[in-house]
Amino acid sequence: MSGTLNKVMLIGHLGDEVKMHYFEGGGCIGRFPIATNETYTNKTTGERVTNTDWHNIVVRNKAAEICEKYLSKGDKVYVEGRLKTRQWQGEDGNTRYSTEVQVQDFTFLSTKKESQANAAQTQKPVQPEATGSAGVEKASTAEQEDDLPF
Amino acid sequence: MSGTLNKVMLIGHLGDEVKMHYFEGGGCIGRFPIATNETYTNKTTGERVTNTDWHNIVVRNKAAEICEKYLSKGDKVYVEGRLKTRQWQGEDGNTRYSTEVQVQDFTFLSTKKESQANAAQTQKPVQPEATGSAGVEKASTAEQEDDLPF
Amino acid sequence: MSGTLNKVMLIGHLGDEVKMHYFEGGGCIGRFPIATNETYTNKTTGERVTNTDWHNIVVRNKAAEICEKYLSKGDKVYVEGRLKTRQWQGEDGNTRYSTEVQVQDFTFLSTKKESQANAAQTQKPVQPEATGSAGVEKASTAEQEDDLPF
Amino acid sequence: MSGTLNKVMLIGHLGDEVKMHYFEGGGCIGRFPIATNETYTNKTTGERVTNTDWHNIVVRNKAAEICEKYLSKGDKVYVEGRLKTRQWQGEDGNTRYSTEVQVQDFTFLSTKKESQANAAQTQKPVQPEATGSAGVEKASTAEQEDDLPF
DNA sequence: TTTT
DNA sequence: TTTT
Repeated sequence: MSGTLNKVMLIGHLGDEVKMHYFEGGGCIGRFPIATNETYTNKTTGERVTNTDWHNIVVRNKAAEICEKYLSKGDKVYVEGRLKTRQWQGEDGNTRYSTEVQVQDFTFLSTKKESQANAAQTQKPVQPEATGSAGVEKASTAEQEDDLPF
Repeated sequence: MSGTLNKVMLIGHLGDEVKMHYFEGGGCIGRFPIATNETYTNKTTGERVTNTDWHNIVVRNKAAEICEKYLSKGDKVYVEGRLKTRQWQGEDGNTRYSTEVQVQDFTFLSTKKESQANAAQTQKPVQPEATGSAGVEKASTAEQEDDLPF
Repeated sequence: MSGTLNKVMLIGHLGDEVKMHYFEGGGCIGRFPIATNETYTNKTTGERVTNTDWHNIVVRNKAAEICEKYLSKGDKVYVEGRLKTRQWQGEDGNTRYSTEVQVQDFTFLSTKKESQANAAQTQKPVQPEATGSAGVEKASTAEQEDDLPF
Repeated sequence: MSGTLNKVMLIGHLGDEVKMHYFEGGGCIGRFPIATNETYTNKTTGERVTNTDWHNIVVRNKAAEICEKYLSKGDKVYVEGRLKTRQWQGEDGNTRYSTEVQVQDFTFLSTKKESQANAAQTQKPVQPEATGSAGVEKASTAEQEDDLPF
């Protein structure tokens, strides 16, 4: 089987603390939500719109314990893993689905404390403008790829 | 907002045909399910286990039309996009969730016809052993996947 | 230290056979080149241009042996790994650099034999038009994200 | 052509300022180096080893100008793009190669100023231990990385 | 040096 | 509901 790929990569902020569950055999899992944002300009109204997407993150065993120890609500983290949709029978007899990201790798990027320390010291809001740039690039790259001499 | 990343990358087979929906404004979307497989060895029983994960793929506009034209049930495709969980009110008043992959990029990898042509001509089953190889590198993770009750 | 990410993901064709090197301690590595293509339309001339990029792939130990056994020149493969630039002293005293992709995961996608079997049977050239689509999508997605009712 | 994928994703720190080059036609590119780290435990000696990998990043046009405006030496950034190896004739007549990451997307993660503000306020060194965690999941690979002579 |  |  296989010849397939199932990969998710997220950078986002924790929407809540890591919730741990311990199993009898000694294993454990940690769960926490991560928020990612997408921002775009509504073409009709010209206004800037931001959507937040929430992702259910699941970590196991040692990795879970490390996450619980070092991650808190508001922290920014990189998470890499596999998409998995669990299903179960609802009380009304219908099938319910819940999609999770089962973590295979992660890296802590910055704590909420850091961000606040910075916000208190900095005057310019770097992020808002900065990340709008990515979309800009996507368009311009394709168009000009052939006429730049390097 | 932002400073975030929301990326999904899948290689898998279509479980069904591309279903198109056309909107009044001229836009359209196509939807299709993709299956990815993970294989591991149950540490206790020693048996080889395969799980299939299903993903809801959503493509828009021109890309949707190209997918409809060239992709069929059984074909293998690479898909890259964004994770998005829609929610709505169920008839019982509870919130329901559905997670989709909104496609930003894709590449056709092979048609079912190709695979069958090959299967008819080849004697050795290349994939089964071959893709076990990837697991070699990530053995530790895979081995523990079966004894956690969730 | 860390809090960093170094990831490369390639789908391409082998430009040559896997070359193995065995070490005294029992370890081994395999090396092979992979070609990826990018296609775009020259805005000024309107002509379709294709560039090929070559990547030096390095695999270790068991994974290397599996690659040697199952991969041949012309086969298509998915490769995931880490970017690494080695440097050494050239004969003229200058520093030379060589960048490699050190494989962490991979999946065989199709053999050259398959492609040929297919080419012999099929009449329509699926890929050329199909993959041009990806770029199309990148533009259209951003522009219309707000006015589609779903 | 195509049916291929060429993708690089990096999170790292700028090793220098963004260097801009302007072209006659009005286009421009920015270049800067990014450092990523990998850490593993030498299995024989038991000591913790850290390697730094340097990557040549290339950004174009508007994106380049935004990078120049907001990124400084030491800042942490996420960069996504394409691997490209340029080649040229060396003075000795030999072919030289230089591999770059041509940016398609990016996100600013944190400024050096932030990190320092945080370092001044925090007592516990979160990152060093925290990112060791990721290795937990991929231990088998990392452990063997040091005893292969290449 | 690959592939379509 | 796919594929090997």
